[in-house]
Amino acid sequence: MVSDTRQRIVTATNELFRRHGYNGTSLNQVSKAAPATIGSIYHFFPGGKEALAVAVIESTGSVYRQLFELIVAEANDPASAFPHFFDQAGEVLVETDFIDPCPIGTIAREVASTSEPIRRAAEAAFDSWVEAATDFLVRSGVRQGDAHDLATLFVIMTEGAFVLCRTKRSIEPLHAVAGITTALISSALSAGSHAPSKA
Amino acid sequence: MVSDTRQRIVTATNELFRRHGYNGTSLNQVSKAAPATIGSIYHFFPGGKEALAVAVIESTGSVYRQLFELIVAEANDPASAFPHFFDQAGEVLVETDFIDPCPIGTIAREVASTSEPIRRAAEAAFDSWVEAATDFLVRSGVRQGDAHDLATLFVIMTEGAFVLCRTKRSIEPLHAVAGITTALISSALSAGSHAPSKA
DNA sequence: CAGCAGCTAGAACGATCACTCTAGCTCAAT
DNA sequence: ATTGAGCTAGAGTGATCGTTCTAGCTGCTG
Repeated sequence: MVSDTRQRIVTATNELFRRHGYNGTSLNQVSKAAPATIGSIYHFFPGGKEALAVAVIESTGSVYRQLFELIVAEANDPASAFPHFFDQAGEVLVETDFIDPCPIGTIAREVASTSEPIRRAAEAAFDSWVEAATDFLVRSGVRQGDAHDLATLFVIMTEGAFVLCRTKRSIEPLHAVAGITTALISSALSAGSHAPSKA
Repeated sequence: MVSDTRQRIVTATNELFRRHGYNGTSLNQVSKAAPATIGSIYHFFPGGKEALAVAVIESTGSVYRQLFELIVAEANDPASAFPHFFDQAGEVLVETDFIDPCPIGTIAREVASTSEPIRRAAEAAFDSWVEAATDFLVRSGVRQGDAHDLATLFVIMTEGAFVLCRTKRSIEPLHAVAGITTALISSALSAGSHAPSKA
């Protein structure tokens, strides 16, 4: 049986990053929260804090991409898929008392100037989300060029809304985004030439 | 004659925050960059690092609001005002080698869970931007309700685009946002000046 | 049982953190 | 020339940082 210590470390670090960011989280805190000793942390992440952050970003990037696919698959029609995603994010925000839902954006802004490995991991995560959203939009009948811009906008809106929601301790910004997104997708769909296909 | 030491401290801290965030910036660094001694920093900001951050946020919030008004006033027509703003932001990004253009979003996400004074200062800055953008949209003929949502979206897009641009070291996300914004404002304008027809 | 990875334990390291404190400098008002 | 507020100077505080290190524990393999 594989030890679950590594996973406990990643999970604990993820939550601490979401509360306090990268520089605001110490390995001591991680050790207590996991729980795991400092030795264990360095056993699984010989690259130290930076390597741990990369692992957290990769893990979160992949989980969020799967979550997006899941939520989108449940949506009744393409135009409501994104608002559906934003609504779910809003619920998480309220349930967690406005802890940041996504550690990636915060970490990226903190250390993009100082850690290339972390910056690249964050870039890969964002790219994978844009790709997932683009695929979905194209499948739904949006033109390829429009789809990529809309998908980029979707990731931007998500990260931007998290900044405002967390700052205002309110999910109102998420609602503003959801409302406009519906109209945006509908209009892109009617401009598209393909027939929408069920996801 | 008023000493300019306080202003030097705020300016230096602003830039350091934009590079390394709140927790990634030490008062020692500020002291060297300003330049000013630790004693001077605590003389002007008896509340320490937290009070300094509040001052930086208030200063940046006000400067950005003025910059927005300025750029918008120069625009030929309402629909091009926001894209114009995004373009200018992109230029700054490139000129500064993708240092974060805005310290507020980063700091807010880092410490929203730990410092109420900082969180509130960031909230006030964002609110003032939403207000400025709402006023502009209403003046341009957008309906009040739509204007507030669009203005919120504008701030969200700005912060979200900064996250992606900084992470990808590219201004392409800003371009995606600019393109879509033009269509969005045009459509809101025609809905405002003509009969309220909405899908 | 013996042996040996894989993993845990936690003390110790130098560096640096935010912050405090006392002393002294500068310079306009008197 | 003297005062005194405003400001600067910088050493010193205890705490905590990321990281390293050695020793010992655990449980599979022979």
